[in-house]
Amino acid sequence: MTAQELEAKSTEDAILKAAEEVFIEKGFAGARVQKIADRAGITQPLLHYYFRSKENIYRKVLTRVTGDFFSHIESALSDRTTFEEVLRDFISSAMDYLVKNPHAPSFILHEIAQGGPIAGEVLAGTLLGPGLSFPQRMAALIEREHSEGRIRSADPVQFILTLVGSCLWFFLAEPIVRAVMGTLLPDSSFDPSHFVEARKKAIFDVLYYGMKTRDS
Amino acid sequence: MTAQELEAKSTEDAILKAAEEVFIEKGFAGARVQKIADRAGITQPLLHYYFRSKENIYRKVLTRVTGDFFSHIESALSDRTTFEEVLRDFISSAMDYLVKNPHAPSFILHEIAQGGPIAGEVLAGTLLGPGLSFPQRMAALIEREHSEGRIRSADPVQFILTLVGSCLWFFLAEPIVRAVMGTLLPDSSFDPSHFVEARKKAIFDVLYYGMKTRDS
DNA sequence: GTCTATATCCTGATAGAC
DNA sequence: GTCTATCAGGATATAGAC
Repeated sequence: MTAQELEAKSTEDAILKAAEEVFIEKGFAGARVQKIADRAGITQPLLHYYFRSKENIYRKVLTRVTGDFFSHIESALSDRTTFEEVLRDFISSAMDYLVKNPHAPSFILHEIAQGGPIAGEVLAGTLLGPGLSFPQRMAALIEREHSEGRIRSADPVQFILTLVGSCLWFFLAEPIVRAVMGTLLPDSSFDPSHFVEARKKAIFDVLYYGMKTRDS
Repeated sequence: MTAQELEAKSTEDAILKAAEEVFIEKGFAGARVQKIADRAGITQPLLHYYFRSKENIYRKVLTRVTGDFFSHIESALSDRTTFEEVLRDFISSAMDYLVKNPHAPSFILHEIAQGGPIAGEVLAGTLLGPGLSFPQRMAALIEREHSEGRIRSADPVQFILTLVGSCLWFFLAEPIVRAVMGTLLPDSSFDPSHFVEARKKAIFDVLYYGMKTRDS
């Protein structure tokens, strides 16, 4: 790589990084190209020199964030033996990822809900990779563990919805949760990291015992 | 009411109804005042005559949608005797409401996530009503049913998050679910109302048996 | 209360020099 | 590759007639 190419690369990265922040904060329509340029420490025309349009930057950012999100969710489904282990692992690593990327779900969902052409295209492209094997792996797990009598039978799609919804919901509703908690226990300060650990355990307990067969 | 006041009222309502649709579709930043006027069957200046600014209309709409949402969620928590009945009732009536207002959660969450001043103020105002008693009523229910040995003990806030997240998640992620289901079973057409009934049952089964004490 | 016409501002994008 | 200066279009909001 020449020195110029290195410069280009770092400027390009700075733009993408700034764009990700601004798009996540404001969404596509609310984002201002000027603000992205400011945060990247460059001027507007330079931004247009690298990416021809706002839409192009957006496409790149959404693709990266969405792909990252799905591949992490996908890889959070481990290949351990028992349902119990897989469930505990999934909840723990999915939540850990979300702590580091708390605004990713809100961003992705909002843009997809608008149903714009860019979001649709990005979603379709992204899902072809990890999105598909997830339900199948979950189905296989439930099937196997059920046949061995450890858990009851269940529709894998329904179970995935409950599982993923339970994990993501806090990060989508955090402002509401904060507001409610704030009025509920006004003195104590809300400790996010402690709360997330309690959240992991609560989700596991309900879902695991909700699926476990009644033995003993 | 005079004839003029009636006219005013109906025009005002038409604007608010159109505004709600457009804001839900596009969010605040993406919404166009012209589009609201078009859909209400009037001209732009008339819209400014009734509400001085776009922001004012938005505030009215967000307040109504958010208030409606919280009061429905609140009233979905019945005052029946057993945990089992309350849970079944809540899931069923919350989901029925969501079927009729599928875009409300996405709209509210997005605008609140942005953290704009309007959304914050509306949220604060709305929560003072129903938002507060919900956790307390749930806490009382869990406490009572636990003391009678029917369910295990649990943090009410955590349980509410799991419950509400499970109910709402499908409506937030519907485009993704559709996309995945579409590639998973390409021939069968996805039937929403049948799916929602299955969803109700799946949520109840996992959460109820996840909370129930092991007797038998 | 409702319209037509217009002001004002802002934003994404380009031209052209260095 | 990066800047200054500027354009063209679109969006909210107002003026003023009816």
